Amino acid sequence: MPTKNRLPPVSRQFVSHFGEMGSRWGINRTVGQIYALIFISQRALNADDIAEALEFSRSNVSMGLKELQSWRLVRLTHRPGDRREYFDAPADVWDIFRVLAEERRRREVEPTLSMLRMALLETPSTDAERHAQERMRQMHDLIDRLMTWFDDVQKLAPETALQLMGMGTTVTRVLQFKDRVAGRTPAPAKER
Amino acid sequence: MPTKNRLPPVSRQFVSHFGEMGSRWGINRTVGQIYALIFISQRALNADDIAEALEFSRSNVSMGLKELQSWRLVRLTHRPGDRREYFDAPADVWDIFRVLAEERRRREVEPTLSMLRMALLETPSTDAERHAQERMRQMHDLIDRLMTWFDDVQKLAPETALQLMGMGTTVTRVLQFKDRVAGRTPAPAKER
DNA sequence: CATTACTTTCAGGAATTACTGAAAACTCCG
DNA sequence: CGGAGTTTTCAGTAATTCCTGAAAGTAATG
Repeated sequence: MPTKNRLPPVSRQFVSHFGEMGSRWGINRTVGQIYALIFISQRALNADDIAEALEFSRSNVSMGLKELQSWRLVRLTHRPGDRREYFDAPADVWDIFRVLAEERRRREVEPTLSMLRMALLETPSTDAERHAQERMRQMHDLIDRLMTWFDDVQKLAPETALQLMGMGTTVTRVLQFKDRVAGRTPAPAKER
Repeated sequence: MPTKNRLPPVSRQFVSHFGEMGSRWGINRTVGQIYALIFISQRALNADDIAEALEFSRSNVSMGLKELQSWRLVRLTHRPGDRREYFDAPADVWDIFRVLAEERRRREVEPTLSMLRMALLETPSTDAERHAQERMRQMHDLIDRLMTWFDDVQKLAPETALQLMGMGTTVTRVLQFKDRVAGRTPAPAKER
């Protein structure tokens, strides 16, 4: 349990920054703060710890935790002899990143792709419609390509997923080599 | 005579979807719709075109366009003999993606990184603070690494930036080769 | 099966954010 | 300069979202 009420200044700053950032993403400010607090916390926290540290109402914390659980960003644990629920964040930041990416994809990317696919099935009747569809096709292809590529990268080293980037500039060097070999013109024709 | 409902159903759907999506990102609904409309439009639009098509007030459109300009997502053009301002979106969807990434980075990633760096300079006085800092360091490194890597990828083929992904699975194949060569353990020594 | 310890729900007030019309401010031209 | 055409600002209101306390729900325990 963290100290009564007073979070150290650095932590306070961190929590508050993620509150702000949260609101720039669709996530609300208190949810951002709750996650930040759990993230930097040494031990799993229960709802009262959080409510006290951040000075939110208990029910607000409850709603925030529910939201975080729905994003799979928080793990629920129990302690022997304690009926309260404790929450913590994955120890590995890459896991957090991966889960966030997956969840965002499920909630935002997939619906967008299917809306676009739907739209592309319609037969355009005017020139403007034809053009609109062409733009939608471009957007669909961009998103689809990004996603396929992202999947591929993730599959590369399944156990730790994107940790392959930990190679630092190695990937880049490999790619530069590939680039050079390919004669500086890697971009393909528009074929799909 | 109800409003001139000039937008075809498919376009209407697209615009409306991006309105919804916009609000999931920090962007407000009308701004999302305005951009969607400009994006699928064959010709550059002026503020009145937009206000009429989406049935927003003229001033709302003005504010939306201002926001979109601040994100560098629309281009302002003029027509000979017409004093009004016309707006359009880049023809290449990759450009849109690139600009969006850059702008997001400038507004969100950089401030976060500098907040984290600031926090890491403080000397921890308790164990909890030490742990919090360690977590912040992990987050800092993750973000930093993602950004460096993203930069590298972009630099690879500067003219069309990320179009290198158009190679399709080529990158992946190259990486799989690299991976195999490296003996299936590309991850760096992670102290901690 | 009553009590206790905890969590969740929810109606409504508080706070924030979005949107509008009217007015001001440009800007181009005669 | 004056004024027509256009964009921007802004104060106020509308709409939405957030947050809370009270109440209801749930589950372990004696």
